[in-house]
Amino acid sequence: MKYIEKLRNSGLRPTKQRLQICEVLFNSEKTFHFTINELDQKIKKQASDKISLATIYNTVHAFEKKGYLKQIPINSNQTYFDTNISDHHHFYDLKEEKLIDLENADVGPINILKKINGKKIKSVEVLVKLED
Amino acid sequence: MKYIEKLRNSGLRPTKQRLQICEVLFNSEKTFHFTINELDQKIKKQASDKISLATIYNTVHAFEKKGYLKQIPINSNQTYFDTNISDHHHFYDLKEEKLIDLENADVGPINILKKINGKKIKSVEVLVKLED
DNA sequence: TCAGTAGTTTATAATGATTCTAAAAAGGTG
DNA sequence: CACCTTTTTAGAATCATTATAAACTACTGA
Ligand SMILES: [Mn+2]
Ligand SMILES: [Mn+2]
Ligand SMILES: [Zn+2]
Ligand SMILES: [Zn+2]
Repeated sequence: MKYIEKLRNSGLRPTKQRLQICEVLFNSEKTFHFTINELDQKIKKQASDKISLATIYNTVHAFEKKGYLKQIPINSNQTYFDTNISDHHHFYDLKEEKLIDLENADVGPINILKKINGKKIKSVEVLVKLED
Repeated sequence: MKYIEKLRNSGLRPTKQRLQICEVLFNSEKTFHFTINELDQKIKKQASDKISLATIYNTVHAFEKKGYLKQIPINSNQTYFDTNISDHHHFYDLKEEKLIDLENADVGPINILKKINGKKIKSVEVLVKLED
């Protein structure tokens, strides 16, 4: 199974529950943005077994730590994750409360001129808020 | 008093509590970033009277709505606000969990090439995560 | 193979930021 | 001062997230 490696790399044993979470996260053609709650709903529909919220949280956090998922910096009462782990940015539609991918090419190159002593840049993320 | 106008513009009457919140927020030489909890602590030290959390939340949200404060998009369990309402960006030091201002000039001009039908750009915010 | 061990799942409780409530207090107006 | 509206506040409610601990499962090595 193709997900076993992802799980092992993340320090997780390939259990039935985790493999089903992987199916929902990584089996779709397109990448997508989600909250834990939305993922839970999706799993309820697609997976054969019930999976506890605790397992979903744990698995998502392990993948995020390993870099198989990205957390999107945004102000919301829920944390947003992204299965698109490429270097990219986001529109946030304030009315619809929806995220839209902005590929790196859609944003010019970003050159951070200021340097902080002893620190290096881990990521540069742009959030573009949209209104009507 | 110089804060009365800010309060009236935000649709709020200038009460004793709100004026004290203004003192803490807008009387300092430098702008700063804060969570509601940090603001509460600061008020406890600087203000003569005790101010309830509900009042602090209400006042901060009214100022944010009016544009006298900015909310910073970041993943944290608490919401971060900024008294610097100029168009600017942020470093986020992952280890220290501290925000640092990045002036617009410190980031090259950002040109968003993708357009979304019927939507216009309200803001463009860059978050640069720092590690050691 | 299989018992032993370490890792996992789960229901449930705990936590903590934020929002809500409703009653008391203060502001504004004439 | 009366009257009415807005505000403050303590405390409760909400809700996303994390912690707990007991039952369950995967792996290992004899
Ligand atoms: Mn996390
Ligand atoms: Mn808010
Ligand atoms: Zn994305
Ligand atoms: Zn700032």
